[in-house]
Amino acid sequence: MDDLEIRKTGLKVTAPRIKILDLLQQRADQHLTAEDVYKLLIEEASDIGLATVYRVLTQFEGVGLVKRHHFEGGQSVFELDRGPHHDHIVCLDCGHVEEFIDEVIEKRQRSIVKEKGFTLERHALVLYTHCSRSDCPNRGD
Amino acid sequence: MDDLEIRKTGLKVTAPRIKILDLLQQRADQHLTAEDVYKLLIEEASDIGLATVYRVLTQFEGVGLVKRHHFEGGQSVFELDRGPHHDHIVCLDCGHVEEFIDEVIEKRQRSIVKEKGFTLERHALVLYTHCSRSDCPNRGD
DNA sequence: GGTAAAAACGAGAAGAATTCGCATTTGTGG
DNA sequence: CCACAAATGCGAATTCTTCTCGTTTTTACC
Ligand SMILES: [Mn+2]
Ligand SMILES: [Mn+2]
Ligand SMILES: [Zn+2]
Ligand SMILES: [Zn+2]
Repeated sequence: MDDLEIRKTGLKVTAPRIKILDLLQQRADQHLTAEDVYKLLIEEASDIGLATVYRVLTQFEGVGLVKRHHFEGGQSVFELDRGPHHDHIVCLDCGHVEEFIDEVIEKRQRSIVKEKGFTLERHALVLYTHCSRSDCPNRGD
Repeated sequence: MDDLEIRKTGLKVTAPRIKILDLLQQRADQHLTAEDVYKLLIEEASDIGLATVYRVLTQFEGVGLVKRHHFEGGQSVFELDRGPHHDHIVCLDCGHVEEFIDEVIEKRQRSIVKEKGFTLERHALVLYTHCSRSDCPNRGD
């Protein structure tokens, strides 16, 4: 189970934490809002509170288990932190999220900051696009 | 004055709109929240409502007079749209915002999206740093 | 295994940022 | 100037997230 992953972080192993981490692992390719997580857990008959979902996701972020992103518009989205950094492409029409890594961009960012004598802590890069996937409602605009 | 700029957009020339555009022009180098704008106008004895500030900034964004950015944390920030695109460096310690343009990154973004057959509408790139300016409270961390 | 202290939970209230609804005022084209 | 659509200011409403607090769980230790 996920007990170990959670225990390793120093957090207590509780039912909500196990369920949330489980869900994120099963959907490691997705980017979910706290409400998404909450509703999915409710659907599978888990008795959990929305506040707990927010709390746990924030804690998981703190210990490096999940990453939080602020895309344009409302809610924050969360995803399991599967190690190597990546940035995002978001479709403005269907919301589909795709990931990419570009070493040229990464390197360039570092040198821009270095030139100024600053130190880069992190960055957020999101490309807002119109995608071309067959189920996207952008056909015929 | 700003009457022309506003009139050209098709928006009515009203006192709140003139004052807001004026203020943004006087602080063309800054990145202000709606509340910043509101408070600055109140300070100079303008009778204006916060809702109007939000409304007008959103309208200005719609007609291309201002740009809105979603940096990490609370409020959106606004700045006068002075033409050429740029991205941002934000200091996590003092909030200082610096701007930059990097054609290598811009080009790379376009090709990443093109490779997937998507079309790039816009992007958001923010480098979160610790700056080295003398008035930044990051000395001694 | 039992137990006490610390930690976490769920529910609802509270907070922060933004938008909405509406009565009143203002700008504009004729 | 006038009529009327559009814009304003106010407070209420929304939306997203965090906090508070009484109750329940977890865990370290016996
Ligand atoms: Mn991702
Ligand atoms: Mn800027
Ligand atoms: Zn799409
Ligand atoms: Zn700084």
